[in-house]
Amino acid sequence: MSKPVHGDIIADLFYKFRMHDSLAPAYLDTLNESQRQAVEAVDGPVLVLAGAGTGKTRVLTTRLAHILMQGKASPWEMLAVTFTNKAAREMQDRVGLLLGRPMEGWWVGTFHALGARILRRHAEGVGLKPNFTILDTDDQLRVIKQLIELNGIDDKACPARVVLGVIQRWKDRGLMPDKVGDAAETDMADGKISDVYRQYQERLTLLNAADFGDLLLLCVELFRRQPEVLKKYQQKFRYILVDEYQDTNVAQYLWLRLLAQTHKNICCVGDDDQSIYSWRGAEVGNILRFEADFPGAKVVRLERNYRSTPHILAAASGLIAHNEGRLGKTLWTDLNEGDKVTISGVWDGGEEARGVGDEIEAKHGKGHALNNMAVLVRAGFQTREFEERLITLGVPYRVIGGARFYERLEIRDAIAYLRVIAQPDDDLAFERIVNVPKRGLGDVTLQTIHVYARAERLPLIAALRRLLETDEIKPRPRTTLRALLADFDRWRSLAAEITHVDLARQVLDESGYTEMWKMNKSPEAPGRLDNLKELVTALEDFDNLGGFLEHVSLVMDNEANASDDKVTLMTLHGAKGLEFDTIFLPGWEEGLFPHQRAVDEGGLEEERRLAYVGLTRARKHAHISFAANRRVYGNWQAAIPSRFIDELPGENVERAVERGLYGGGLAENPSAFRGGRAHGRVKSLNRNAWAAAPVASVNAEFSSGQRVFHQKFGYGAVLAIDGDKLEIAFEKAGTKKVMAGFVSEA
DNA sequence: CGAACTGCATTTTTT
DNA sequence: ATGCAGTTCG
Repeated sequence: MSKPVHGDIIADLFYKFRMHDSLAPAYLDTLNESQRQAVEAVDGPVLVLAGAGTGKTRVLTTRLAHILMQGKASPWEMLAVTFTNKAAREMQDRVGLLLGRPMEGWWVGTFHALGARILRRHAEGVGLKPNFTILDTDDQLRVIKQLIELNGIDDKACPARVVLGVIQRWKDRGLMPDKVGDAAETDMADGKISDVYRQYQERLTLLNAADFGDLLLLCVELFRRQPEVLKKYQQKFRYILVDEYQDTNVAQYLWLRLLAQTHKNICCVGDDDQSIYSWRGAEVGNILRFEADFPGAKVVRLERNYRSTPHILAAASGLIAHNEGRLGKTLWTDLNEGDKVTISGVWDGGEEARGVGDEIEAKHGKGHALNNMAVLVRAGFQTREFEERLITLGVPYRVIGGARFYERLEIRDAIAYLRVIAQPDDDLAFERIVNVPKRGLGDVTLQTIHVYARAERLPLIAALRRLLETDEIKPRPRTTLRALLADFDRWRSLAAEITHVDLARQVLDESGYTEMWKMNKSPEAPGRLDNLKELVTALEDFDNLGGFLEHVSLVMDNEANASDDKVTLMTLHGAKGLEFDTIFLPGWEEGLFPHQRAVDEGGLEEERRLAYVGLTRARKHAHISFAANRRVYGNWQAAIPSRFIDELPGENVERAVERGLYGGGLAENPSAFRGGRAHGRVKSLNRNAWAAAPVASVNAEFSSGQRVFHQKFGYGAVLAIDGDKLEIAFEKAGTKKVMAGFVSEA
């Protein structure tokens, strides 16, 4: 935690001089030394290691503006890639703010959106048509299930979800079906998964569809097959900027590396300590290897933190120092000392929620905005307990994450209608709504269509058109299907005449879909109708149906309006990139955080990074808590404090652990609370009180023969003292070794 | 076709 | 405990 002692007067004067001659633009003046380096190192590969809260976005946007102002490139020669639409939007907005006018014509967006944009222009190069459909998870699973059945694979031993997962990992790693063979982990289901992968890709081509992985994978494949196309983009993009580089997967890395080949002006910004998405294909290795991948790369470290007060920053730094294989950064701050990180141990989850709730209420009472407070949990289900408590207290809150608008059943159905209109080959959409609302079509009819379509390698609708010329389908369903196809034909031609908004309204109406929910007596039905109305309203924001469908596929936005004052509840993953004055970090128990499953899978360091992300979200106050007892899947289980608690530097934390916790457990497993003892900071706490009650140092309290009380074992007399372990003859429980911290004078 | 039953897993999530 | 998916029965 030391400040760099440069005192570089010459550099200082140099900049001042330049400022005077207005050679250095004013926007550079607001940056610190390393930020400025990152902005000014315009040419050649640059890796910016941006620690939490070090002004990353500012550097990114200033750099973009700088390149433009210097006349190094025009907007359309610049590519800026992010992971989320939110980040892309923020970049667009802030560059515009810097320039004083919106920046237009440049390529800014998510990996997937940009991949889709390139792919649509050159779809034929990989066997697709420009209007290809982008599949969602539901669609993907439907295809996989069909293939599993087709291949006679046991879906018990090898569920579709798992198969899809394997295929997706292959795609993340940039592997087309023909390259999978050498990947060793193909032994599941007799190695048939790679067959399924190949068939899956064939099926997608036939459907004129691509999944999310394809948007990058097929882009790379396109570049491989058509070098002249690649060359065009290589020459076009003089400057490339990548955000959150630590989250890139292999396919994204390949994509970037190809595009950067000509000008080699690629600037990647990221933080290896905040890499928390390996489970969805991200490779920390990409950022660790940057200097080897891009020879001559300049590395700039942003280490000055503008967000958190020193104790919080030190606690986070001390924790993350336990990880190996880091690029390494030393964050420092100029801010005033501030509060230590508090650690509270309580009896159970309910008490933890009460404690957090009380503290939120107290802070709110003292004028802290609820918007500046957040509860960050490891897993989604943990929010429930806090929600219940906040409801009881009448404290407004919002939960980030969970089901999104476009994932709701009725919205997907409605969109499926629109998809079939826009793209008649979209079998998955057609399948979804062919009998919704119920049209009296049975399995037999649908199977007939499927079998014929598969045999003729035709899309369902095309196959159906032919079948309707025959008597293959029984008269009743034949009439129904004829009418349905006629409807679609009519809607499709209507699309040329009326607005897409009116079209959607008419489709929902004439298809009987709206009617279906009006008749439905279930309690959700009215809500679903409202959602459908909302969907039609949402359509107004788009120029045409295609634009809307692209949005739905690629921009699964989940923006909560931050306008009203509410406490935020979300997962640690969801919190990345955000900051709050006060952060609550509950559930720091072994098994929950670090999560058992992550530990089993060798993901301990990533869990630690997650803890680091959590702590570094806090500007002023961070409150960690753990419970001795927690209900897991319905049954109560004893829990021990997270190892991460032991790893926090003692001088930056304030411990308040309830009396009587871990009475027996710790005697049997003394290592579990190592850190607490080492710093001798265990304090007693009144039940439900959140703040620490000052109590004299524990060790000096007891003497041999003294009568004491223990929460679990009752009254007894001290037999022997060994450091902070006591041997006590209990009146009821016999002789036990216990921790001094859990014993009080009787 | 729909209701009832059974088995099963249940971290994190964007696009 | 709980919910979801797949299966079975009326």
